[in-house]
Amino acid sequence: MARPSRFREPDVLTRAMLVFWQHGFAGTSVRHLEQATGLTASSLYNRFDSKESLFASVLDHYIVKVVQWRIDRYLLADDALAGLRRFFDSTYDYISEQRPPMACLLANTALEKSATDMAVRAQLDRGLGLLEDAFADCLQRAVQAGQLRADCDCRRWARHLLLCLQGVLVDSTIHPDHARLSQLVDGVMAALPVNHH
Amino acid sequence: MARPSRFREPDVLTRAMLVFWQHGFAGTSVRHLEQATGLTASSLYNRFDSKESLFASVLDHYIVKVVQWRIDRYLLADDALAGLRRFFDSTYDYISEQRPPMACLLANTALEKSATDMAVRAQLDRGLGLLEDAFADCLQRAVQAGQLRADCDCRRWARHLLLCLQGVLVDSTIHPDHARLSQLVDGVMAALPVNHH
DNA sequence: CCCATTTTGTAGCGATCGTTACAAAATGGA
DNA sequence: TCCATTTTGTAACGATCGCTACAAAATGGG
Repeated sequence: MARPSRFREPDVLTRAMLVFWQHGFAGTSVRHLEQATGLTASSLYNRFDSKESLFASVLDHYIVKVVQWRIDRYLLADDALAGLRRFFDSTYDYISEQRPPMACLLANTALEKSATDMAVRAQLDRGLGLLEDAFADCLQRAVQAGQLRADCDCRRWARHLLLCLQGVLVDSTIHPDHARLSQLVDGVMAALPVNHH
Repeated sequence: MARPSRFREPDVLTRAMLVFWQHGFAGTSVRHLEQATGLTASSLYNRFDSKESLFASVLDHYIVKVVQWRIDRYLLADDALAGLRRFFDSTYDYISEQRPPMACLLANTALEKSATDMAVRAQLDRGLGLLEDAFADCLQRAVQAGQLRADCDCRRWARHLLLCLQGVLVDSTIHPDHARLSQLVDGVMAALPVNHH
């Protein structure tokens, strides 16, 4: 066998993730990644091949540890509409409680890299696809529970919610104002085709 | 008097704007700005003090030449709702006809820099404030024309439209698909409180 | 106990980063 | 025409960029 590694890969990815999340791909240096992970450049390049491919691994890590985690935490609640509302509320809380506030690695990367990097775009498409599907499932459960009208087009509304979520991510970095964001989420939720018996 | 400058400042700002727009602040080098503007670093640093302050000038330039131009072009049309619709449609067209597609310098900068740079955030706030006000005025004219219900809260709906616009900007970089975006804009427009006589 | 294998730390590679010093070039006023 | 003033082109500054060569360190199998 070989010399054992001093670090567990998920921990390295989590720490690198926070750096890329805060500073972006171009704004993150390998020196900065060394400091954040505690690994030397040698070890980083030994396990990952380049800054680019480390970033790709970090994107996958983010999709599992943040996106999927938040889906499981909020969008699978018994009360589907209440879970959806809490998902949006927690998005702002999640952003604003960080110093400095950090929006979403997928949205950041979309505007920084997805126009030119097709591999990155495919990863973002996959991550946001998970969200769109989770929104659609959540809305479908709300329909079955009688919260939404039976003729609700869940797929289209899921895409609309994804659109609004991405809007919230941009807006919350410019206007870190809970009251404003809460009012915006009110508007998003009120637009859904709720069932008036 | 002194030696005359070989270039007009608005032209320099427009060319620098396109570079920052496409590659972001961190992803743009001064060498790249030299090539795009035709000026040497000496001349750039003579007229602007630093890359940072050139970027600030570029942001102001963008607000006038792109944001305000698009407001005047679409949101002041006689048919307010039709103008609003065309504003959203043209947003996608505007993005997708560029190679590579470029979303919006304000949104890009919001996710790259506004969390940590308060001066930049203030500029973004100003630019998006222009848009929010223009949306509100447009909606108000739609109310007066009987297109929207008289009890429409134009300020809140303006903020909602701004939210959706920012969502469109992110989504269009990941899904450069006209049909998908058009359907999303359908949903945004349909949510408005239209007047059913 | 030595070997094959992998990770680690050190040190530094060539390239590029943002920025600047300096002098020649180009103007209008005196 | 000479001067004061500003822009221009050339050249390069120290710092940092992504990345790597190399050998010492640390393991399990033989």
